[in-house]
Amino acid sequence: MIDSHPGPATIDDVAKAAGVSTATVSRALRNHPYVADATRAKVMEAAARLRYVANPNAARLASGATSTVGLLAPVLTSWYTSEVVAGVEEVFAEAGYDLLIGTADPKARDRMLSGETRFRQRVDGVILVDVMCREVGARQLAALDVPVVVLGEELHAVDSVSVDNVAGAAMAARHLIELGHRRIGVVGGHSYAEDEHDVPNDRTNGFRSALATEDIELPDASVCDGGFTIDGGRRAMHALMELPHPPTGVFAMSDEMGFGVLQALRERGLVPGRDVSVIGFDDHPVAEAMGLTTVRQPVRVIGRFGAQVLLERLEGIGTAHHREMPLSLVVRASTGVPHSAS
Amino acid sequence: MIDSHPGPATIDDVAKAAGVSTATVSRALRNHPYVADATRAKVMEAAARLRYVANPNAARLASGATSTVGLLAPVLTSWYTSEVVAGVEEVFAEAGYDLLIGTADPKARDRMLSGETRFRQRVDGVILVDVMCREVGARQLAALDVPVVVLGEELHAVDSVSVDNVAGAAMAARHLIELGHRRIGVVGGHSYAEDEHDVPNDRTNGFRSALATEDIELPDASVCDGGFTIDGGRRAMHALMELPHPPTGVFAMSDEMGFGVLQALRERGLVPGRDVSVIGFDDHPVAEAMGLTTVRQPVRVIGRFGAQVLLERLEGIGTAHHREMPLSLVVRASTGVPHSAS
DNA sequence: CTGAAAGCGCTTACAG
DNA sequence: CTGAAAGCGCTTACAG
Repeated sequence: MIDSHPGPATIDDVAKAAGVSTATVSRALRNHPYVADATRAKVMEAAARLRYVANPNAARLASGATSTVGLLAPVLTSWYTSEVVAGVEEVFAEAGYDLLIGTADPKARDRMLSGETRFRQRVDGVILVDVMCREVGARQLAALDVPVVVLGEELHAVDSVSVDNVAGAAMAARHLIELGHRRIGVVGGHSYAEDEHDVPNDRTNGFRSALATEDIELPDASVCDGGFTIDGGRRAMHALMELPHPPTGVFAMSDEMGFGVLQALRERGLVPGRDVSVIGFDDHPVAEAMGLTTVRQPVRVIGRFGAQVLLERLEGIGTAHHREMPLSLVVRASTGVPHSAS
Repeated sequence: MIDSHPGPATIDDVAKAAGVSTATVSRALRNHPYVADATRAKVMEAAARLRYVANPNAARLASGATSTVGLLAPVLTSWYTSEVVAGVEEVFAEAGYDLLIGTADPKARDRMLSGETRFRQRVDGVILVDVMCREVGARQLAALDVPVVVLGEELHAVDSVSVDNVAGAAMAARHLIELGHRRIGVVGGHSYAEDEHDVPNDRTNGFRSALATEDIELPDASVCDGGFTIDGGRRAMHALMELPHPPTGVFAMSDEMGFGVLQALRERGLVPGRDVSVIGFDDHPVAEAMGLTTVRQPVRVIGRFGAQVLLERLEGIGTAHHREMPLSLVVRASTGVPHSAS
């Protein structure tokens, strides 16, 4: 038992210590079948004693697998994204995969679609968060040599996980309608393309349709862009309040814009839920403290679920699929019966 | 120019295409000196044409470097941590390093200190965020075979980056004192050990000392644990308001606890800044929307700076050092002159 | 400035 | 069930 050479133990050290070949060590440690129980025990013991861990670079080079997955998102620091990433991380950490994270600026997105990404040769699979690919892009993704899962968009050429934004926005609309609101505004975001599916577009359309059911109009002037930021929401709300007939109820397409909306109300000396009702989207952890009514989406679960889908695909199970995660209404103090109706 | 074999191009393909040896390709592509300009140009051209990228696993195995750094933090999803991680990521992405992220639960922390971490053999360096190591732990870290940078704690055996929590809390105290507050409360967090440095302890002590300068007492009953969560802050604030002489000014040791404090005030029909003044710590993005006065710390910059320190150490520059990042007071609507004084 | 060759530490047919 | 040996795709002394 001479620990002759310096540095961490290698597979050769273990083989020598256990009196077997390196091939057997490799098999025993990775739970291959066809290793005698006694042999396996010897190997495990020696490995433990020498504190052996396989050098991942050598293992990956030899096997061709990277044991790494890549994740791309337009912005990594938003609450939404970090929550998704946390969910993805949980699953892959447990499965023994490393996670490589990158920002999906437009260039990175196009490189991804054409396979020229920096993930090339480095990952076994990819998760795309809110990177609008469209079915066209999805077909390009499907042609890559690694499986891809898209989060936040309904796609069919590759695996995808999303929520029903149309239905979620309709939930918000019905809540305001049921409280008695008729003059209604929206604080939204810029849409990629008016006639296609994306978050702002689906939420606007879902909201508008639900209002239409009750013969309530949503004039274009009552839809303001808040850029999905707090301050954007604040500005948009001020703009809405300057309309000749300001809304009594407002739907903010994200809680963060909703926080800005509440801020604007405070700046105007108005009380949310009494003077103006506000409903957000997400259920951001701060929404509860702000008393913001919202449409809750299970963000962490979306990340976890997406990771599981990719994991299955990495193991060669199943075929491309779309799955939908549930939304729910969370009523808090920021919505109430409008003045005119009370 | 026959692209004979399938799969991505290897260094051999490039060598053949450029009419040089693989050694030369390797040198040319990594900007080694002593490569003739003409040769380098040929190699670059061939590599570009074949869309060659070096297989990182092979490169790492051969060179012994991992080109990866590890980051460990107790909780990955807090705003503070994700902001630090974003800063670290920026720097290392640019420097061509991968970032491996892990949760520093107590076990992981001890494994890290003893070198038994899952980062072993996989990273060239480590960043620890808010993993209280103490000088004892720091000495263990210094003995590891990779450089370590600790964020959030002042240490001397290894590199560290932190803020002056004592001074920051004193800033908060002086602000309340100057407004005229005399009955003051604190919403804090559990301390690791009363007589050592850590965030809650330093902030409590700094706050208390600054009050003492003006002969203002801070009885233990006026310090409530909010566990650094929104809801904890809310509960703690309710408890403070049940005291026989409730405070007119409150210092919350984090903005998130501050949000809970504001929530509690709203639940009691009290107006922040008028009925009770509240000051937080961090400058969380929502703090502005909530009108929360706070002590700002440059979180993203802390991450970026810590990464740079590690980068220098990886290049063998400099010696262990502690650096302090600046704090500043941001006054908003949640603090004002107390009733009694107005 | 450049090349031939060894070696990094594993995995995996292949043969037994 | 086990071993000898080739090979994964690079990097890096060493020699020239």
